[in-house]
Amino acid sequence: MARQYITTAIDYPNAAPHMGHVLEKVLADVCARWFRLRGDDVRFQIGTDEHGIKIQQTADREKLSPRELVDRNVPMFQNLYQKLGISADLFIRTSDENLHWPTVIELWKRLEKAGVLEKRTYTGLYCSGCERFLTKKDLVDGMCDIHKVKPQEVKEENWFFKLSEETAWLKKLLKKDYKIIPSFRENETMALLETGLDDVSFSRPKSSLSWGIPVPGDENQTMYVWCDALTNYISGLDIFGLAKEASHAKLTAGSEVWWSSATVTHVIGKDIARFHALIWPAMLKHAGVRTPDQLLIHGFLTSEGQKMSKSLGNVVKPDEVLAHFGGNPDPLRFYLSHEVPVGNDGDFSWKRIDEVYVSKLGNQLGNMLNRVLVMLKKEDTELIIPSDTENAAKTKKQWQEFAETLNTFDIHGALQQVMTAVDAMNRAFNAAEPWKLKGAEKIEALSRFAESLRHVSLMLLPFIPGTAQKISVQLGVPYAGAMLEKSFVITESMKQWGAMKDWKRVGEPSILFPPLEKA
RNA sequence: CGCGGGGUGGAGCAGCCCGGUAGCUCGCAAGGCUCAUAACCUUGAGGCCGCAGGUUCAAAUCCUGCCCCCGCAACCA
Repeated sequence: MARQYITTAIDYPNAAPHMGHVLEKVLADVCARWFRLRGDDVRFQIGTDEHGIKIQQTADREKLSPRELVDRNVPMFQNLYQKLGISADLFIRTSDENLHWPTVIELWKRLEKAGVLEKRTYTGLYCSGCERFLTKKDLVDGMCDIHKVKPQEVKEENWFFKLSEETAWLKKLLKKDYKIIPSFRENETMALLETGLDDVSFSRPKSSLSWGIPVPGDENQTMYVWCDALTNYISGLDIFGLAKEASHAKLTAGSEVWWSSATVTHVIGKDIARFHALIWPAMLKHAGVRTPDQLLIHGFLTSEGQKMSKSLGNVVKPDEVLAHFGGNPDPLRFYLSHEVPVGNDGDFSWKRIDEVYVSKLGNQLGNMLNRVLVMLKKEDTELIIPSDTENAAKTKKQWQEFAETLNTFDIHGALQQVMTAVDAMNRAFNAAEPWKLKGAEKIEALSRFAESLRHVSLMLLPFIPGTAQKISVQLGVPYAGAMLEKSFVITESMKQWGAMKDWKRVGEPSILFPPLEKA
């Protein structure tokens, strides 16, 4: 059995979660669910990146300690993802000193021992208003554009990771053993490698960054984001076996196999692609740990066609979207899966999500189910699904295409395939005119549509699990009750036309997607 | 000459690599059906495929030049 370890980026909890966070989690969740459904053994991890100057500053502003701030904010992420049905096995927090820290410290020690860390004096332009170093692009006429002051030249000690020496090795790795999806991102990364890499700063003096993991053996330095945050992918598995007693409840025994002998997929946004493509594997190499297998890179979400920004006031809060649909996460999950091709940027629009809800979910899918079930219910009799070579072949082909599409992470394409099938069903229903038929002929005709819907329901399971299960429950399919369990696998017989011999009767029809209240 | 993405009926997109009746979803109009969530089905209106040249029997598709838009990335290392 294939073993899959799938992770998302860990979120920075200095403010409430937004739609960008949701896009990524839904994408990863669809993948994780599909892996499970096709029979793979799956471990899925999400979490939060809680250290850094930004958290420190935000906490100061709100008169809290950094610890208090993250303890207040992190549950917003956890609750949201629970409401969205994100099926993660572990939510890791980088402030977790029992589970996360020991692995990070061990990794640092290994890097130092390998001779790839070096302490240097860094000279930069520091703006006391921003409380950070500025880069050239932050400057306007040599001044901080925000505070209109000339930044001071400040020298500080930093540990550096010698990434510049890894260019050749990384080129080889990316060509062969580390796949980047979509491929145009790979081209971008290769182009970046052509220009050569700089060494990266791995630590800050404690005086400027105190909220973080101390550098082992150099207590006046605090680790900077890379060694701390990226490491979550392996600390959540405790691959070195160092986790402190208190964290053992979060781990399953022998978790390290999820790294050592699994297909490792990191789902991330395009902003952090280069760090995952370059720094992360280079770190692992020098720590003597195998490198991950693939990077799945998604784009960003705009809001109503414009960049999401606080100043434009168009930031969409995921909780508002959930509330808009009465707490049902599936319209949002469907929207993100159906409207945003993986890898591309997408747009969130209230008008559009309402359209998709009404037209696709309500009128096409929900109504199709209802028209079949209501008629069958009136007949109040057992289903007759005749063996039918034409439908059997068609269904087989559909499953093949669906699996192929999803296996290449084209979740948008796969969902569209399912919806195209639903579309065809509506047409076929009109053509068959079952309301004009009588007796066994009528039951047979309707049973065919019920059987088609059973397949549709299975295919929808990765995308809109709750709805998919409800469809199967209404259809009265025997396995419906188990569909949301992580151990549920779509078996060969489930994929076969008419193979559910113990499925006799349909259940009670009810409206899946009620019309929206007029605002 | 920074880099990247893009400009196709009212909206959102596919087609472009491998030239040959311009397609999909939503919206709109008319008709049909009546099993169903006023849903569903059929048909139709609507486009000089950003602009200007070039290659070709033939260009949304290939070549050249130009114009315009959007990002440089999630609240801010």
